[in-house]
Amino acid sequence: MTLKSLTGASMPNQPPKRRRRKTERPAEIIASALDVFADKGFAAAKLDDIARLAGISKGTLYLYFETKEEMFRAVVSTAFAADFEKMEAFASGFEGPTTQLFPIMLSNIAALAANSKLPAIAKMVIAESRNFPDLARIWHDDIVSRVLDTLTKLIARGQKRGELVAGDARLHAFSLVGPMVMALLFREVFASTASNPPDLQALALQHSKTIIHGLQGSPTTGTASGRKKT
Amino acid sequence: MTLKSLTGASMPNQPPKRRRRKTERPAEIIASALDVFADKGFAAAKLDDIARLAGISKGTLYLYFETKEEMFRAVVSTAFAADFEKMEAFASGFEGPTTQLFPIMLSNIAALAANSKLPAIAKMVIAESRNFPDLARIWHDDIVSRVLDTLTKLIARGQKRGELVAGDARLHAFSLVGPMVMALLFREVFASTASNPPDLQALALQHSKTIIHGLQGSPTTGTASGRKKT
Amino acid sequence: MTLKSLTGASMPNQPPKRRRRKTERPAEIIASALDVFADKGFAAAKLDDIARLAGISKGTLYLYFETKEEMFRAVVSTAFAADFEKMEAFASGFEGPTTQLFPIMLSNIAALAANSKLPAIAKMVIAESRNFPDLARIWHDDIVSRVLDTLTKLIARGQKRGELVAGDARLHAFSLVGPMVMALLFREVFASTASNPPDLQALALQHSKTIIHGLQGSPTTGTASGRKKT
Amino acid sequence: MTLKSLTGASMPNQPPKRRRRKTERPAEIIASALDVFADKGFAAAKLDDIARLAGISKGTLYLYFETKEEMFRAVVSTAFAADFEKMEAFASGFEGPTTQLFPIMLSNIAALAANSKLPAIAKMVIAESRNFPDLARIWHDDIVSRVLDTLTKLIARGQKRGELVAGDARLHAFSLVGPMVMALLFREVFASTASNPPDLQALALQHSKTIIHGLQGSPTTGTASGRKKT
DNA sequence: TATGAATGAGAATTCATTCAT
DNA sequence: GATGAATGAATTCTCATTCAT
Repeated sequence: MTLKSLTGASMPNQPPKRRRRKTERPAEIIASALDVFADKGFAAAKLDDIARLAGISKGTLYLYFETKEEMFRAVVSTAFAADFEKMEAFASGFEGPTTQLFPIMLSNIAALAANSKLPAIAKMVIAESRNFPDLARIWHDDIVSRVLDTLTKLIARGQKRGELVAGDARLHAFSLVGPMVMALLFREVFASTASNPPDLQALALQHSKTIIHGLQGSPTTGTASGRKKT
Repeated sequence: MTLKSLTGASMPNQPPKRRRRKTERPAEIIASALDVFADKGFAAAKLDDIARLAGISKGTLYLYFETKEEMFRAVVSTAFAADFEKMEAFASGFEGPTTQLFPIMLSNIAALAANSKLPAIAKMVIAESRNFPDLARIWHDDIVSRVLDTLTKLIARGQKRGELVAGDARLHAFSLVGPMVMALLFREVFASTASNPPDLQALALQHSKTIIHGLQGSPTTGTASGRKKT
Repeated sequence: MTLKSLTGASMPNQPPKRRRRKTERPAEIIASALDVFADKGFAAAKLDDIARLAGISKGTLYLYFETKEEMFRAVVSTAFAADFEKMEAFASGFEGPTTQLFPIMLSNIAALAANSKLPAIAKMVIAESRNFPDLARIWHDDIVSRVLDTLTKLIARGQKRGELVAGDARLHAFSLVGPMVMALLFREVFASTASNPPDLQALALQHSKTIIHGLQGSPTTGTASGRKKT
Repeated sequence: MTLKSLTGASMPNQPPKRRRRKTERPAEIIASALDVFADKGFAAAKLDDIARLAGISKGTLYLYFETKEEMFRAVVSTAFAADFEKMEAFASGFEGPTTQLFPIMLSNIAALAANSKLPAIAKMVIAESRNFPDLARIWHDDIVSRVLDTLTKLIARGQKRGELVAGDARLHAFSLVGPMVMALLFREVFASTASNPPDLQALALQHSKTIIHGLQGSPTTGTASGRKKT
């Protein structure tokens, strides 16, 4: 009521109080919830805040979600699956030299992280993995595992082709994306603390070069497989 | 207070039963708190549980800590500063070829992560960085920044010596530890989800090799500095 | 809404589906409400359930009733007044020996209880008498008092005629219907608990015999009035 | 806070705010809860009211009872089992003529009903039997069934001895207590409505006489068994 | 010091009621 | 008339914190 008078007083043409938006509402709620959850974490997020941000009443939330947990699930599982599916499809279809994909993939991830709430959601999944095991599974299966598997296959293919050195392909995948993941979390966590957050695109470029070099082995020998790995 | 006088004054020779070591209490509480916080996160952790785990009553907690937040602060800031200080000292004193340090540092971190609650605390800091900015700062200054700075200096020294390729030394540091950080979080978050968690020591070894190779530049030219980096 | 226009506009000759008879609605609602109230009690009854059972929307309820309380009132006060009025009229017009009426009355009540929601409503009135004093009054005046008064007059007439022993006629009326009331509530309350609910018709018959005997006094003396009652 | 000042202002020596009464508290809470539940019914009873009546805070309730339901259970199952057990024991041990027991039993019930919350609890059990099936069972097994069984055995014994007429002994038991039950509920439900509530002791006496007479059969034949019952 | 009973502010959830369509 | 999305007051339950013992 105070809210109404406040917004009402300053902008007479405000949208009507009771709009019917059955179709749009869930997405709007999820968007607001994402903001609040990302900012406060699951437990510290108040439904009051989510509702206010969505411009609706607290009760309305319950027309669309059974519980706060369901909202959290919706937020986490809704997001990004599509983006990473695209990335996977692109990588799978790529036929050129394996190492060409490295900077592309890293740059994509960097771009996605910069332009979305990806790091915020990652943070939440990390935080609540114990309390929401099913979300950990979803995030693992839909996002993390998908990226790791894609890269692992890519690297294995490169090894077969003789483009890349031997070694555990999955660990190589960690070598490839790990710095990106760390940087992305660093920026998220220490945003207000660190004076010098790493530049994601610069990291994508430089690390690609480094890792390509590291994984190609000695050019003098002509083949990556010419080296002996444990 | 009555208790103290009783046990102290009137029954001098009995073994101290109630009066546990005042000095050890805080550490015991912190240890219990660490377990509970690590398991549930800050908000979901109940002081009841912490007290029970510490074998004391809830009220007693407040003899040693002002608030739940203080306990959380103590938990986070107490831990690991010493370990990483040691690591830093060791690295600073090291005079041999830079790359020799890489596997040692990574192995150390891997060992520390495996034998301590390091990943659990990292998880908590990630989760609560927004709600506890000062903890983010502490963790940043005492742990993350310290490691990154140490590595950055190390790499810069290697670059000066011509052992390592050019490039932003700090980003190189991300290249070096990022995979370790990612793996460590992966294991923590997907412990019960993933069937194939990465082996930390194996990763330390393999990634060291890769990154050493990647940072040493082209062997054909004979020197790392022979390459031009942006 | 789309449905309405579709069925209304494009298919003119179909039988009216949506547009139910305005006149019958209240009765339909009351019937549904009775079911739900009887099952859950006033507070635990949800308007959602009543609406669903009535095949209408929640909002439509409010076209016919101001509040949930009004619906409850309608349910309770609508029911059974007619039945008991009939019973009263019948008893008042009966001119034969008083005791002949006893089994008839009890059987009627038993039949009514078995074939209607009478016990359920009684239960609700009992439950909500404090919260709905006016309903208690209505139920008292329309049902309970009416039955008791009828029986009391009947018994008093029998006493005057010398057919029945002396005594407080109203208490005799309790003696007459009490077992029926108790049995009816027993069945309602312990339906799912008791393995042996009393048979209402059997009780009507047996109790009639017993009470007739008890109220006729000693047959040897020839008259009931031959005995002295306090 | 207002409460404190109110009570504090008028009576300076009021009991200290935070008293420790671990042993007494449950009984105190149950007593208060009984009052509130009896007055409002389960759903309309507010924990606030119960707490206030018990002179404690809302939170304290939860130190002793898990949920509102548990409190309700405690209230219902705590009460009266002892009283009826005594009654049962007395009846079982009685060796004199069966009919002598009738007025005693009824008077006892009347006295119990008049001096306790028995009718109020009965009302609640009736009201919530659907929502709390286990309470219905407890009340049935501990109270209702116990009384009915006792009376049924008593009557059956009387029939064997030739003191009482034949017939279904259990239905006879309904004949015996039914009027008492009805009167007790009548008083409870129509307390503020009816101008002439039945006098319980008078009913106990008069109905005893009537039913003794009714169950002894025709004095002319000399024996109860001289009559034929269906 | 230590206890644990007591507190009470706070949050999620429910649901009768309203109202734009 | 009919709908059902939206509302928000009301209520249960939680738990960090306090304090008498």
